[in-house]
Amino acid sequence: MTDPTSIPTYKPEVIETKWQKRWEADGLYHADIDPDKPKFYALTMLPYPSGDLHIGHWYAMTPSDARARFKRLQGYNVLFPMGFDAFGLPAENAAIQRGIHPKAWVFQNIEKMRGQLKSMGAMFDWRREAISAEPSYYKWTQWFFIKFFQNDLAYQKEAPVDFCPNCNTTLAREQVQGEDRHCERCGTPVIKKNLRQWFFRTTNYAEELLDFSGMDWPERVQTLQTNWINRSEGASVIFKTTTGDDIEVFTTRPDTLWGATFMVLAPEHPLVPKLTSDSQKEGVTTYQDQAKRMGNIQRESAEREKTGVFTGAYAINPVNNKKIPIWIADYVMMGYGTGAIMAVPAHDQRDFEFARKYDLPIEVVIQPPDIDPIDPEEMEGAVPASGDMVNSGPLTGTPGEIAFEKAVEYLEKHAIGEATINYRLHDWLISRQRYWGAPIPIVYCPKCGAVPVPEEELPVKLPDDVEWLPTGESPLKLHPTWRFTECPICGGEAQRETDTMDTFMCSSWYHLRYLSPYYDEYPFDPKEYDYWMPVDTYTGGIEHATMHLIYTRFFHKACRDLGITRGKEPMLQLRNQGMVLGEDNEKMSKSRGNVISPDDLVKIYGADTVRAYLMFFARWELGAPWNSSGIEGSIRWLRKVWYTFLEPEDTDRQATAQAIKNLRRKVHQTLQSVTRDFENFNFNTIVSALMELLNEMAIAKALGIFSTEAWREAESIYLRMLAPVCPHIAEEIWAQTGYEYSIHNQSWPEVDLEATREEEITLIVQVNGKLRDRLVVPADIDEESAKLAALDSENVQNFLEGKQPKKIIYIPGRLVNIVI
RNA sequence: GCCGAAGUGGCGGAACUGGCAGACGCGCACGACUCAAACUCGUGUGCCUUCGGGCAUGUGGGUUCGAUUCCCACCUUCGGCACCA
Repeated sequence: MTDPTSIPTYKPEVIETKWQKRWEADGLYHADIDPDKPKFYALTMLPYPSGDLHIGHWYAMTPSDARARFKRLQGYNVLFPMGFDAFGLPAENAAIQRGIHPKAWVFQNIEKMRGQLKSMGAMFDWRREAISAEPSYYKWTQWFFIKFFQNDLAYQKEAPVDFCPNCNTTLAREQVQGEDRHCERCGTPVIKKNLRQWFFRTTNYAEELLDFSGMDWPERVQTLQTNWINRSEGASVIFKTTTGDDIEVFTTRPDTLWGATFMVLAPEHPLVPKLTSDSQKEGVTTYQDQAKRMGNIQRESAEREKTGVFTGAYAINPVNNKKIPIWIADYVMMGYGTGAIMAVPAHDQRDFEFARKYDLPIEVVIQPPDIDPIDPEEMEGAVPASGDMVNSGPLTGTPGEIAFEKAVEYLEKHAIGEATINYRLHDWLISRQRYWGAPIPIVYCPKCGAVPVPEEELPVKLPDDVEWLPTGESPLKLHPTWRFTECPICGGEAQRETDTMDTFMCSSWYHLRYLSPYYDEYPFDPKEYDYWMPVDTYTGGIEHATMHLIYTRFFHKACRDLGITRGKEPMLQLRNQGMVLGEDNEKMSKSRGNVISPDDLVKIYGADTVRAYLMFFARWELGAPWNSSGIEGSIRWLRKVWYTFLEPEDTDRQATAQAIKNLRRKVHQTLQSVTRDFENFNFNTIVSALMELLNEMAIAKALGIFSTEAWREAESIYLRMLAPVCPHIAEEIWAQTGYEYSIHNQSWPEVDLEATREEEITLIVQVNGKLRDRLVVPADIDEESAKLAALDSENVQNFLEGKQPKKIIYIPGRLVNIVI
């Protein structure tokens, strides 16, 4: 077979275009409700229309497509939709750079990317495409906002919020990342601004979001979300100031309350101006200004020496009525708990450092059993361990194990505090001071307040004629006429809200819009919802673990409570792919010049080869660096597939019964493992199993097996296993070998268990656990014969050196281990 | 500091329930084909070896007849969180 020219060569560019056209013309991948079939909703994260389909998109989507196709062959009615997350900052920023309108830019990108996506040969049902920036889509994004508003899940408040000075907009807490607290999009460190903004009550669902029961989500994502929500059990306690104000604190150590010798408020705490005495005013204001200027970078570093200022005010420790000073310090954060703490220097390291520096009293109230009696004068650090309560009034002597609950009991009995659970999760800030987003559908009326736009007036359309360059002010505010309107209630003059919504709002429900993108009476057609939801498999990047994947769960649960959606979770199973790095093992980027373009690869190799290689070259969930010569292996494999199935055999030999049996065994064994691997997202071993089987088939073909029934069976099974991975070549060979169109409408082959059975096995013979011989024996060999055969082995005899075996271990079908 | 994941040939990786470590592919070497090269095909390819074998899955222990797999401790890399009260 040195010159396989008897048939036309494999030309992917020809057959791929041909079949893509045919499939589209036939509506092969249309997914419609079919009550007679089990449904399968396979969802993969929708791309941002940034202009070009990246190899990362292919890496994420190809295996998702292959698995959706596998499910389809298994007999499921599979929905595998695609769309574009088209609102938001990146589109707007790119448009600014190019001086072109965001809308024009985004829609021209969508046009291009749709074509690129089609070149993958994926089974997307394009009739269900949804684009979040279309009025028919964001109408319903606005509708959800109004539902949330009407049910107290959306509210406005003035608060210090994170603001990106480069993107010129506020950000949700989740969009601020890293030690330096930078913007998720542009990397600029954020600043705090006091602004009146819209929030969703995600914290209402904090507890429920911690519950992953019944969900097949990666441990990793569960951990990331759990850490992000950061639940801690403790107590809230009210401290009264000597002037009668209440200061609420949260503590995880109510058992140390008797040791609270001072209080610390965050510099931004709203009570600070009121509490500060005249003599301390100057120092306090200076400190506040300094804290503000310093920003979060240095402020949130634990290594920094603690600083603070006395306010001049005092509070009363409610458990022992001691008068304790109130300080402000930047180690207390306004964004966590209540922004105020009771300081217990003996048992908290931060409080200890602070107390030592400013010479504040230290009271020991916990004595851990395994530590010498603690002397406050001699301490070199706080003792945070739990232990028996001491110097704690009526609770003195309470053992460490029950100290927490006894202390809470005491607080509740005396009405000075109660058990509380605190979360780090914040309510979701959804206001954005940018142009390219869905307008928040609220009207401000001087008489009626914040009034939602009536449903029949939705969508509140985003005007095109806006000066959309970001200034920190909402661009819609600068439009000459857009914001002026009438109050929907009283008809008086009123103004529209000019902020737009966070794009994560759009992507929180896109899986619902796919169900019926043209439906105009509701966000989705309830019939479609009843059939398709929930999403069975969701695939996408891990980077959304604490953003999109929390928001969409919240969204679903909130909608469920409003009677819009049903069930505990929107997505039952989640899998995350890893990242394709450049050949230099670095993240791909234009500046590094290590970007791999899928378009170029398709031109050279064809889509099937790119698909196969992306599934083969790494463990999907881990990713790996790209390897340009590695992909050659995939094209070689497909060429070999081509010739092996299409070229007539070149031998006069007649296949023996044994050869036929061997072929069938390998085919059905491979089918077994490929089926299992598809189920488990082990895509790399699917391809390697297919390569291995092909190698065996090529050998079998030389033995004259080509015209047998066994070959015909092998061919049919092989092509159906290949079809999800390489849909074009599989369809082409399927047609050329005389099967009925389309391979993608066939059913997944059944394993013939009888055929998989081995007749002979290689018996491993060990002496003291070390391999000494391999014996080919009948598969059904009994224990006695296996042991005898092992002892009989010449090699074994050499190692026995005439000694008597102490013990002989026999593992049926596998090995004999002789212990001497 | 806390939480999580991963460490296997020159490289990507395989090993289903504790049972042949290195499947499959890349790369490399040699050979065939060719005027030549590419393609294609074939053979070989963990390390050491006195050719008997010995050593090898980050390191060190443990359990076991037997450990890449289970347990303990540690090291390295990556990711997340972090003065979280």
